[in-house]
Amino acid sequence: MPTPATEDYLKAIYKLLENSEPASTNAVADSMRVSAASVTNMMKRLSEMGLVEHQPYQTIRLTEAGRKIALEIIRHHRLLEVYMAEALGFTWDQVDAEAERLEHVISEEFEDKIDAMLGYPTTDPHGSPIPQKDGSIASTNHDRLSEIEPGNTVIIRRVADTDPALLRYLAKLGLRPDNRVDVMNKEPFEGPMFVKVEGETHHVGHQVASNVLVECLAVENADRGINPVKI
Amino acid sequence: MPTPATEDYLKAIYKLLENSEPASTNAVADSMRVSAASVTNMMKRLSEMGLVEHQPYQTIRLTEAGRKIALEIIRHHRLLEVYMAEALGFTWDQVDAEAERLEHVISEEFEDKIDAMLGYPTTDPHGSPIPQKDGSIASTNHDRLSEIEPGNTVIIRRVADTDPALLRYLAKLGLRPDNRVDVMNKEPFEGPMFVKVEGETHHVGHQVASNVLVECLAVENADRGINPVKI
DNA sequence: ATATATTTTTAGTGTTCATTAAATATTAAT
DNA sequence: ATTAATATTTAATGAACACTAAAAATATAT
Repeated sequence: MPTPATEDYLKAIYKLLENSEPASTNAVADSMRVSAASVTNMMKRLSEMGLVEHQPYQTIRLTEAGRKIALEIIRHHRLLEVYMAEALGFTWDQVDAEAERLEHVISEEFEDKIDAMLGYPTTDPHGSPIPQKDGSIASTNHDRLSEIEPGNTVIIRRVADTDPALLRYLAKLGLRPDNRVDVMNKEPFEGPMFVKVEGETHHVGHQVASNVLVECLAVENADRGINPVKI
Repeated sequence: MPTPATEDYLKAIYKLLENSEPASTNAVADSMRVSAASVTNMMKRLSEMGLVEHQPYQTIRLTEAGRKIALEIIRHHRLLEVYMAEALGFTWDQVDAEAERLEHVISEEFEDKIDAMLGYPTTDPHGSPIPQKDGSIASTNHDRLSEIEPGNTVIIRRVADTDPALLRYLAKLGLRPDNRVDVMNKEPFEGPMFVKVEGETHHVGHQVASNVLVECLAVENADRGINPVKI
């Protein structure tokens, strides 16, 4: 059975690759907040275990076995998030940190029970798809709110950050999955956006808006959707 | 923050001491299924951390700080057991193994939420008392069913084993907390007992009966209660 | 294309937690 | 009281994971 550290590395690699970023030693090190040397070390071990493929100085790839473990852990994580939010009354900014630890220790039975109890959910509280038991996962292909041109109306599908402070801020503005947003205005050079949500208007910075993933309702400007992101 | 290994050692020591058994190196090693040398090693470290007191060849004692950690973990464990049984539909033979892993990773918030959701329970599914947040724990002083003389009627208060097979067997016989048992007969030399539970009569071996802790209802024989056990 | 900057790997170390084998202390027995 | 049995500790070692510093490979820039 894989250790928590093993699972965390595989998960980090999976997330980079899924996001179409190369899983370089450095990228993994940054996302896991460990040194690059630690990553090289670990890749040697994971490679011997048949969980990754790694030629020095090249991007890391997951084997089928490695991908399976990564998805299993992400499934645990996201199911736990839904469970804690729905059944235990956690707020959406609290669930990530808690799931980060629980994901490594719950049994198959635990997973199955909360899955059934929740009615087999397909997304977590932030809109991220929950991998299925068979290893399949819904592919999401959303636009960043920051890239939407004024005049468009979008539905928020997902929030791509786990920082509790940011999540609380987004919740306060009403920027959560399934909510409708009218893009009123957008300053150039990564300037702030002017948006309308739940009847209220807000100015949000580029950094914030880029973490809000949306689906366009009415296309009124051919410019939008240039950089669809897959996360 | 203590590691899971640290917590497991403190818990094992606490359980031995609470059971009035000396926490010798060997006893701890046996209960944790590690070598005696590992225990000596760990005691040196825990001693430096101020969690235990240990003079070579003497019984290990917990410091206040050590006891606090042990009780916190036991509280996690037992609350989780109740939660999994009540809220997730786990059977009482499954909850121990699962709680064994979860107890080390849940946060204070998680603990508080399930505690409130359960209505602040005082015992786990096996009848073991749940330590309170202030570090207090109800002292239990029950008799073993195996020591009860024929003619007595008792109430089961607690089951002192975590073996799933044994627990399933006990459940099948109706030997669970709060049930009434009439002791009909008892063979000498640790022979089997003849008991009546839920209208049915059963023969149970000494080994099994010694793990069932009871409280006497009507005292009809002065011989009973010679060896009250504190677990 | 050579110098420079960046990325990655190697080498050497440290901590935690386990092991086995050997040495030593304690307890029990004749 | 010495021997034998038992319990405990010491010593040496190993695996998993982390680190820093130095070396080596790759990419970038002029």
